[in-house]
Amino acid sequence: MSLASRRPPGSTDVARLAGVSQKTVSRVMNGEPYVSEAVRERVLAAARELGYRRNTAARALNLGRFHRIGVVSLGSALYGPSSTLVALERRARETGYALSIVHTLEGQDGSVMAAVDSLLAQGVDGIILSEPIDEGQELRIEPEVPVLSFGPTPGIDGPRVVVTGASGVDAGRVATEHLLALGHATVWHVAGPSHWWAARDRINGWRRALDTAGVAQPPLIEGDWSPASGYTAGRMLATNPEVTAVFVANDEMAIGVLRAFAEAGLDVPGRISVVGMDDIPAAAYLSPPLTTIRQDFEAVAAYGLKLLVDEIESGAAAAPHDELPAHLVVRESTAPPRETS
Amino acid sequence: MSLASRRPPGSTDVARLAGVSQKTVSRVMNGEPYVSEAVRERVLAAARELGYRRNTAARALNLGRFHRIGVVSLGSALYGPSSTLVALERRARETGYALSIVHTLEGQDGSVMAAVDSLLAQGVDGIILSEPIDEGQELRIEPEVPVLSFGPTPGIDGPRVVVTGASGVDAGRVATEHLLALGHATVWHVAGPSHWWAARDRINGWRRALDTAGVAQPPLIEGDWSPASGYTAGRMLATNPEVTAVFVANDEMAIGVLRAFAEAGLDVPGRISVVGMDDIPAAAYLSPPLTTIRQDFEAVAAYGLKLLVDEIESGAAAAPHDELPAHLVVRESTAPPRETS
DNA sequence: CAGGGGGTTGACTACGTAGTCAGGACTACG
DNA sequence: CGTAGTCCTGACTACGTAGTCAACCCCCTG
Repeated sequence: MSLASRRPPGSTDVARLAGVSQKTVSRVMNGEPYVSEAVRERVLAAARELGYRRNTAARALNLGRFHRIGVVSLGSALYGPSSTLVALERRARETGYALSIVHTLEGQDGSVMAAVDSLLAQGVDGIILSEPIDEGQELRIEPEVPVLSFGPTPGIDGPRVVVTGASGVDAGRVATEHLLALGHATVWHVAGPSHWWAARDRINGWRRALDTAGVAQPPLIEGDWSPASGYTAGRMLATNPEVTAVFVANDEMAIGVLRAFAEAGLDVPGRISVVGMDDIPAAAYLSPPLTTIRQDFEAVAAYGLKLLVDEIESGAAAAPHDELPAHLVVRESTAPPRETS
Repeated sequence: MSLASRRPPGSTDVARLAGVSQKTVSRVMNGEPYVSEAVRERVLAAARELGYRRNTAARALNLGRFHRIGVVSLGSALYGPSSTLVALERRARETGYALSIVHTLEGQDGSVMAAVDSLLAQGVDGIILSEPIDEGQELRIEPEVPVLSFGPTPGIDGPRVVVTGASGVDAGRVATEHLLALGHATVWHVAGPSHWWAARDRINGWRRALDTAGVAQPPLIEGDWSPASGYTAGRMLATNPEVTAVFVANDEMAIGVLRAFAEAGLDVPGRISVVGMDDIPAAAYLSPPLTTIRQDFEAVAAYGLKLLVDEIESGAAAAPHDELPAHLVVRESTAPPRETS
């Protein structure tokens, strides 16, 4: 009974069993009107008996739509990208779309392009660049489907591009303002890789807040999102007695920074204040618990996905992007500067 | 020129332009033999000119294969699951398969079942349960495709199930033995949720090592993989002066445990040794840097994916599973117990 | 009773690809 | 020169679904 039929049942099989036409089965499965209740139930019973499922391939072929969205995500397991992916998938499923995922090989030129191409080859109705980076000339796509990018992402400004700049500027500003408000003379910044738009956004927010306060801009320190790079940055900062406040572009790097400060014997927040970003689950359990910026991944995903799906389904130009708010979570890693004696 | 053709070009269009039959285009695109070099190049040129891509839907319909694997992953952004996903995707793409992802809603009964169903509805040739959990009676699937589960996962023992128990037993054993070898009287364990097979594996490894050493088994403490649950467990352990060594089932919980010990004024490793698991990037930058167990996600993914693809493509029963080795990374969170005075 | 209109159903077909099979060109060999 | 064997090519068709269009039933209205 197990290895009976090679092929899975089709609507024709269901139709035969229910004594109706294949088209009627199609109507029932799609919830179309103009099917009598009796027939509907007979068809559903037959479908259940045979274990029938609509064949997506045939459906896609006929409709010219895959009901599938491709996501280009990052080839490493950072908290932000992972959370975004989870949120995107939840929303996509609710909206009736399946999610295909491909990862970029960080640092490998043209890997975003390769990833997009892989998605187009699979067949998707839209593409999301979850962690857009600027690969420069490498990225020049003429996508035949709408593309949603969480960042400006030049090079894809084809006819049907959706862009939203949701993650970063506001966060950088809020973090910096928090530290300035505590009385720090200025705020240093350990940034993400500069070809990442998320990193650039945060840098911009940081700069904007410093400018607004009329405060000097310390040199930028660039990491690669990893705790190791945060540690390196922290070692450097630890040698400079003028540093009293640091905004780190993600919590993972902040862990490295905290470690470097601990090794250098610099008390946080007594001697230096640190603000992270992302509010990873571990942030509250670091030593000291980390003040950080929390992003609402669910909201960003929901907003972005809605734009993309609208564009897919209506072909309408997407609405302009909102700046989604960042939320400051104050813990114990920030404090006013020590009195200058 | 941008909004010209509604439909993307098909092999027929390429054929017309190249002056050959549609079938010949198909042959060229599939790299079949028996096509003259001249024709091949003419076809490829035409395809390039039109921006032709094979239509996956039509292909899948014809072949009865989707060339797609579905992955059921965890609805939260933990390091282990994320790393597994990345590794799986890389291997899948190399093997010519696309990856669909769905997330479970942790703690919601039947969500694995729902996830699997969602994948079957999308159309996949195989399914991977990346983080198998035991939902008890909830999970009873008669999958029409091979299923690969990184754990025993009863309830799907349909005809074509592939199982590998790659992650955990060995790790639990190695961690425990390391602590015993340092001279600790026994080792406590902060486990993952007991319905997770990964958690059970680690528990088994821990128990086995204790039994082998002929050492008493302390009561099991169960967390939920989160730093918060680790913190709770740590607070409890901190009250017991007999505790000198703890094996924590993942690094995230270990962060919470370390925090609890720090708050309680218990020196690690002076007073208590802690071993984590996963070797998250932050592990080396905690205070103190965490001794942990590293799993080779790439190897596990490659091995599992190979089994699954073999099964998909040949229908052959899969080979028995290996126990993939766990690698101990010794840092500063473990030391011999303090001399009992 | 004729005509009309809505509810319900089915026959036919397109969608783009690759498998099957037949046939033409050309070479090698007896 | 005939025949067999390669190499190359194309016509035809199936795959499972849903759109189009026509037809039928039944009840209501004039």
